[in-house]
Amino acid sequence: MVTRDEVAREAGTSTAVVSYVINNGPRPVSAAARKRVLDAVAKLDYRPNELARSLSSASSSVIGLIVPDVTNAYCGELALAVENSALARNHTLLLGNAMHDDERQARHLQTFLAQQVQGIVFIGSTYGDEMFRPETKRVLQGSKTPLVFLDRSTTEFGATSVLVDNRGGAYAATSHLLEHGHTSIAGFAGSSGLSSVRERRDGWADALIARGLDPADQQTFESAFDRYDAFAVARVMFANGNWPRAIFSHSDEQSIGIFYAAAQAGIRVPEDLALVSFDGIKEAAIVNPGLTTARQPIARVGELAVDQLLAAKAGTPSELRQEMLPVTLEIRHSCGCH
Amino acid sequence: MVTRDEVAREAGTSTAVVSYVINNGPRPVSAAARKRVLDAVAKLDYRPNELARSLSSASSSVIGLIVPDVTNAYCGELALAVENSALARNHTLLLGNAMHDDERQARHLQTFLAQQVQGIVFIGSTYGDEMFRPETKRVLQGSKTPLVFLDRSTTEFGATSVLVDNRGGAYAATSHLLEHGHTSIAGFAGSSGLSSVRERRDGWADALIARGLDPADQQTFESAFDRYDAFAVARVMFANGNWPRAIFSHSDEQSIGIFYAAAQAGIRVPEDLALVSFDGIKEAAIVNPGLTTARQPIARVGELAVDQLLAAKAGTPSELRQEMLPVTLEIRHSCGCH
DNA sequence: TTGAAAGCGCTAACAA
DNA sequence: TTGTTAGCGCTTTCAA
Repeated sequence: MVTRDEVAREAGTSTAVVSYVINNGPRPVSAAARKRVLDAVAKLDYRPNELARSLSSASSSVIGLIVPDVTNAYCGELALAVENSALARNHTLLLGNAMHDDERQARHLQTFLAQQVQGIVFIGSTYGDEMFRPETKRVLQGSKTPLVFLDRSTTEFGATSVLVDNRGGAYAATSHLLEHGHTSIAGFAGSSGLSSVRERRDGWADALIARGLDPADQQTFESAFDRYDAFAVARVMFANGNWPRAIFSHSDEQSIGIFYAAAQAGIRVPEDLALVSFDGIKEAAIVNPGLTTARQPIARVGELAVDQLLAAKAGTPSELRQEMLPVTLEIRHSCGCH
Repeated sequence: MVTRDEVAREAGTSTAVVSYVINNGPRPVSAAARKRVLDAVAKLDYRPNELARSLSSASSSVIGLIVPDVTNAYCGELALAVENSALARNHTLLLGNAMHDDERQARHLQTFLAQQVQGIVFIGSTYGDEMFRPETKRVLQGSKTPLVFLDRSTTEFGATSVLVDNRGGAYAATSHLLEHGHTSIAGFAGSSGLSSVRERRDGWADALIARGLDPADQQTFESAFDRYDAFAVARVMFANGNWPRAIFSHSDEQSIGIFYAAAQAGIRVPEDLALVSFDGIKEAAIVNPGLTTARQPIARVGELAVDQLLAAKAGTPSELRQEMLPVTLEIRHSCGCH
C-alpha cells in the first residue's frame, strides 16, 4: 500500500505539502510543487486511506442510512435517491435494514456511530408512538452526530426532517375518487404510530368532510407499509361480502398487495373496485391497471436529506430544515379514469 | 467523546489492559482488572472508535456490497441476506448501486477500497462479456482485498464465488412446462454476457433436447433482469400475433413484467400463456397466479458470501470456494398446475 | 510557501 | 499479568 510518505519522498517535498495539494488546502502550494506531487501520485497510483483521513480530521465521508426494509420498493427507491445524492457530494452509504425490529435498529445506529459516520438518515422509523426505545434515545442524546428524519417531523436530538405534503396528497387522491361519484371511500392505512399515516388519514378525512361525508362511517383497514402484509389484510377484506367499492390506500406497496388479492378473488379494478394511493413508485406505471397515486418527489427527498446532513455538520443553520415538499396526483386508471 | 485513555484512568489500569479486555486478547487479564475496566466502560458509556481500531489493526468490520440496483426485488432480497449474515458476524455493509453503469461501479469500488473495507461482495456484475473495464481491473489487481462474486464463476483477482445450479434449475423448470404437454417453449432471457444467463439458457436447451425438441426452433427474447425492461419487451412480444404459449423466463422479476404486459394485453396466465421462471423471490408467492419458479437458496447465498469473505481475509484456504448451491422447483399455478 | 512535528484513538510488540 | 510505547496514515498547527 502506497502511503503519503512515499509520495512525499517521490515528489521531493514534505508530507504536509502532499496533504495541501490533495485536500486543496488549507495552505497554498506553488504550482511547481503541486505538479511534482500530482505526478508522484499518478506514478505511484496513490490512494489516500480514508480511515486515516477521517480519524485525523474528525470528519467522515460516510453517511449512515437506516431503512425499515430495502426489499420494499418505496424504501429501495428512496435509498437509491439518497445514494445518488450522496455520490454527487462524494459520500458513501452505510446501509442498515431495521426490519421493524427496534433492537436491530438500535444496533445499526450504534455501529454507525462507532464508525464515526458524518450523519444518519432515518426512513420511516417508528416503534409504537415513540420513535425510539429509551435506551436508543440515550445514545442519540449523547451524540453530536447530525440526524435527518425522512417523512417524520421532529426536532428531537437536534434533528432535521424532510417532509412531504401527506395531508394534501391524501386529500387530492381521495377527492379524485369522490369526483368519480363514489359516496364512500374506505381507508386502507399504514401502521398507526407513524406521523405520515396520521397525516394521510387526516387528508382522507378532510376530503370526505368537504363532501359532507362522515369519515367515521367509512370502512377502514390497516396493514404495514408493504405488499405482503397488505395482501394478507386485503384477502380477509375481500372474503367479507361487504368489501368496499373505492379505497384510498396509504401507499403504492399496499395497493399492489390489494391488486394481488383482488385478482385472486376475481375482483376487477377499477370496474368493481376503484383505488388510489400514495408514493408514486416506478411500478405504479406498469401495474395493471395503472395506479392513480399521489406522487412524492422521491429524488428531491433524497437530495434534501443529504444536503441537510452536510449543512448540519458544517454548522450551517440551514433554512432547509423542515421544508415541506409538494405531492402531485398522478392520474392513471385504477381510479376509473379513461 | 470518551476515549480509551479516560477508561484506563477511571479503571486505574494502563490503556493496554483496556484494549486486552475489549478485544478479549491478545494478552490475558486478571479477573479483577477486567471487572474494573468493564465497570469503567459502563460508567463512562465508552464506545470504541471503530475508525481508530481499523487503522491500527489494519482490519475492518465493514464489508462493501455492490449490486446492480437495490430497487430490484431479487437484489434487495440478496442484499438483505448479506446484511443478515454480516450482522451475525458483527460486520456492517457499505452499499453501492452500480445502476448498470460501469463508471459508477468503478467509483463505488474505489471508494470501498479507500475505506479499507474487509472485502467486497459483487452481485451480478458484468459489462459486456467482461466483468470489469480495464481500468477497474487494474485497481483490483493491485489490491489484496478479498472479493466474492455472487452467481458468477471466476477466480480472477483471487476471488471466490457463490454459485447456484443455474443449469439444473432451468432444466427442471423447462421440463415441468414440457410435462404439461407444451411442444414449444420460448426462452425469455436475461442480458447476454452474464454467466448465469448462459447457464440458464443451457438448462432450457438441455430440457428441450431431452424431449427431442430443437432449441433453435424456439422463440427467444431478451431483457435486463428487471420487471420494467421485461415489461417493455413483453409488450412488443404480445403485440405480435404470434406470441408464445409457454415461456421459461430467466428471473421472477422478468416474469412479473411479463405478467403486467399480459394483463394489459388481455392475455390470461396460465390459460393462454404458461410461465415458469427462476429465483424464488417472495413476491412469486403472492402474484396472481402464483409463480412456478426454480428457487435459489437466497439466505444461504448471503451467508456463504460473508463466510468466504472472512475466510479469505483470515487466510483460511476455505473449502467453501466455488461451492454450487442447489435450486428447487417451487410449483404454483403460472405453469398450469391445479 | 514550506517543513517539522504533534496529535487523532487505538493495537500490540516488547519489556517488566 | 501489566505497563510503556511505537506506530497505523493522515491533518494541521506552528515556526521558518
